[in-house]
Amino acid sequence: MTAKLTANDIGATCVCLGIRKAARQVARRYDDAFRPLGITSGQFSILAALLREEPVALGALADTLGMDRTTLNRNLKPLEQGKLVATSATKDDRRVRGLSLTEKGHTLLDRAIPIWRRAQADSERRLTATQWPRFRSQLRALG
Amino acid sequence: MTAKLTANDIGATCVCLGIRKAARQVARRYDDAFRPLGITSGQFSILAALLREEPVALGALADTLGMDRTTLNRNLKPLEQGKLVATSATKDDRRVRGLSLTEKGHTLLDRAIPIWRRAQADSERRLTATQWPRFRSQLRALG
DNA sequence: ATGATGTAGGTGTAATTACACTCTAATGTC
DNA sequence: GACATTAGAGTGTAATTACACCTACATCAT
Repeated sequence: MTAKLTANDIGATCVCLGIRKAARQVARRYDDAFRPLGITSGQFSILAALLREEPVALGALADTLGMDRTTLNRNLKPLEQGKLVATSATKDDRRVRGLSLTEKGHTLLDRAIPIWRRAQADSERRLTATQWPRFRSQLRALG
Repeated sequence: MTAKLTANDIGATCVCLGIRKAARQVARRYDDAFRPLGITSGQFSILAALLREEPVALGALADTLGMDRTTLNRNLKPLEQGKLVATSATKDDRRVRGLSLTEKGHTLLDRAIPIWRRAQADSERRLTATQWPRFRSQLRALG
């Protein structure tokens, strides 16, 4: 008899379900926006992170993206095959794999950023300007 | 020169990256909690949704979970193999696939719910009681 | 120096995600 | 009733996610 109430509570209140559900829906919208360029929202995030600092070690980039190291490794494969990202060996530590954007990667990113701005504006509109910064700090608190 | 600033902006403000990053981190914690039972956080969400209403059509369940219909179809495979979920044909419309928990599914869920409560309390603690309901409505606004 | 410990990264396996396409059954039109 | 359209579901392919396990390199202690 409490079972039915519990079931409703879980669906409505579960932090994990709530955030994953929202994440799927948001990602689908960004994926739609980037589709003409042949990249996904996740691939865009990787490329944009590389724009920030190049070259960057795989592990450091994984931390930045809050992603498992091995997940990032797999996600890099299509980007390397598409010649958007390249690996460079580092002198001081031969274990680390330095990741950088290629010329082609930079060019694609230049085309992707205006598209990102539109998708971003659309998502922010759903949150109201004043809510998003607060929401963002809450996302970080969950990390 | 604006490029570097843009790069930082994207990493810090992108709604898609922010929510997916947080979703990965939250899911990892729930996955850890459920591991002793041999299920993932995503599988728990499916089982809990079935507790709410049985039997349920695949498409309707996918909507509830904000998941693509075909994704749910794939995610059901391990649950059916583990005999936690069963399919029943419906009389009135032979296209729909009715999904229900098995006896084994109910038993597992009974053991999973106390674990969920602990993981849930942990996540809510990170958001503060007053923030989570608001955060939840923001997640829904993104859908 | 050499042996222990730790760190960066890769691979095997398995689940999660979803688009494009297909099949089948229901429904609506004539 | 025959045919077109619509709706529910499954499959091919490919990317995303991550744990367990492995290798190679670096660093530290003795």
